[in-house]
Amino acid sequence: MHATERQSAIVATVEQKGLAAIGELAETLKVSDETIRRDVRHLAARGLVRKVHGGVALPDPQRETAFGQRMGERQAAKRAIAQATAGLIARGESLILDTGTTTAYVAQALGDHHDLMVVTNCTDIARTLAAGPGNRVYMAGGELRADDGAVLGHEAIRSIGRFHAHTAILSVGALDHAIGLMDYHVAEGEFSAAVIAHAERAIVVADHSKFTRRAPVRFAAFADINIVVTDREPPRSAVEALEAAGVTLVVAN
Amino acid sequence: MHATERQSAIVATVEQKGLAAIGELAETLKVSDETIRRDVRHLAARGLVRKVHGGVALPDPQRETAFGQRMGERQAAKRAIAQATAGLIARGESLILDTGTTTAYVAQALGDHHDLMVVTNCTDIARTLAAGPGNRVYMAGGELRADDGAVLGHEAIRSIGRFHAHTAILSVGALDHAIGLMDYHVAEGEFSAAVIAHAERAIVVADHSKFTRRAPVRFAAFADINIVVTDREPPRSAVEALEAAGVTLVVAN
DNA sequence: GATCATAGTCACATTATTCCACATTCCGGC
DNA sequence: GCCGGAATGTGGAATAATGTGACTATGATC
Repeated sequence: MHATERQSAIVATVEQKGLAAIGELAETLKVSDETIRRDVRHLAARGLVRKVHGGVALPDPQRETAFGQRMGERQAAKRAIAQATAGLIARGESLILDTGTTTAYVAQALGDHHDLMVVTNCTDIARTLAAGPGNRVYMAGGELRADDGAVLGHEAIRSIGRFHAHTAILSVGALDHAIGLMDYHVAEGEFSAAVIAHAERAIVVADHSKFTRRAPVRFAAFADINIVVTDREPPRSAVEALEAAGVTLVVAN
Repeated sequence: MHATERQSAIVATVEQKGLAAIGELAETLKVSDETIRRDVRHLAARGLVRKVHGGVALPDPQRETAFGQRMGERQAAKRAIAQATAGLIARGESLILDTGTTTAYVAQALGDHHDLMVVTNCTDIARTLAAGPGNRVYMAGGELRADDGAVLGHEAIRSIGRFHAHTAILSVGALDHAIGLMDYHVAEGEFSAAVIAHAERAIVVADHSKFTRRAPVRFAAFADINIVVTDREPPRSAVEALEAAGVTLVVAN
């Protein structure tokens, strides 16, 4: 039995039963759980099935994006970070929020705040915050990325150039004590850098996994930002580098 | 039974009975009360159910925005109009789509089209069309209106000024044989006028009720547009005025 | 407004599931 | 047969789900 056959079998099983457990599939197809998981990862990437904890389900009719999936990962950590970050924001403050799953949680956590002036490049964040009483939300213009509904590129950067906010809140792809702040795409990095440049203070929200990753695009140094909010004590090297750069570290319980 | 199945079961029970007690669900599904509560918390966060003391109820329909309500009105008519309008659009065409409930349906109906170049000021429409394969979507920048997620104002108009599309598709507040095209807000009208100015041809989508209404802001004459798509034969006076202005009238079955 | 029973939340321990890095095996091409 | 790359298995770490008990909040009743 080849990999492709097996994957077809998985899809067939899921289509027939609606939901199949990893262990069940592994037993039926006589391979390890991990192999099934790998198959499922491939199939999910193509939108043929949907991964759920403990098994595989039919894909969502309104195909879930990679962004939607990332929203579900490390939820507890992101929520804690978002709460702590919201606590740093005063009523009536002006904000720039960058795209990202963690910043999307921050937007939700800001639901209790009033009279905010918000600039963002993410349609979801914009919709979330526009609902708040007294809030004014500006959406950056430009080309929309399908995945996460984010506007990026030259036009978006020019859009935020017209603002100067109290606080910038941004997600990052990775943080490293020697390298600084990194993103996965050039356009993201450029936008992030612009966000930092147009605010009095920059808050970076990053769950602890970001401290042990690398991403290809470096867009800022630790010294360019003011606060990092994370969910767990970062590696010593990172803590020291942040301290040396004068960055306040907030660890949300 | 996995978490996802159980959550579906909870939703199904609530939908069937309208209200379900935590203890009941726990017993039926053979898990602890706390697990049910956690499931309910997740479901409530997604708006699928509503938490009440002692149980779970159907989600609150009141939280629906005015826009959401309007989306539900005259659905059949809007869908028919949207289908007919989508039929007028060729693959690879460039479009400008204005905010509106009917245009939101048009965006959905355009789901089968590929390689479109779309400019819009509505976050929902942008998200819908960005998912289409090969589509490029530009979002107009500017201040966001909470109600319908639309960007309006000077900045939005300037944003679309950079484009010249094949086709503009717009909703209107009202149409009258003597007055022309009307909207309810000045900002909407200004934007609509700009949309018409930046496309080769303008398609107005309007269900039949728009022909018997008035709205305070006149933003264009019949002669400025090219096609009107509606769901029922309009009043004779309107038909004659449209014909006189050289506008093609399309009545969707 | 005080009291009480019930419902809900939180923190912790436990278990199940998933992810990741590495070792091993399989398979096609030479 | 040998090699290289892909696929698979393995074990440990990380993450997620669940149950339990202590504690807090809610709402009915008096």
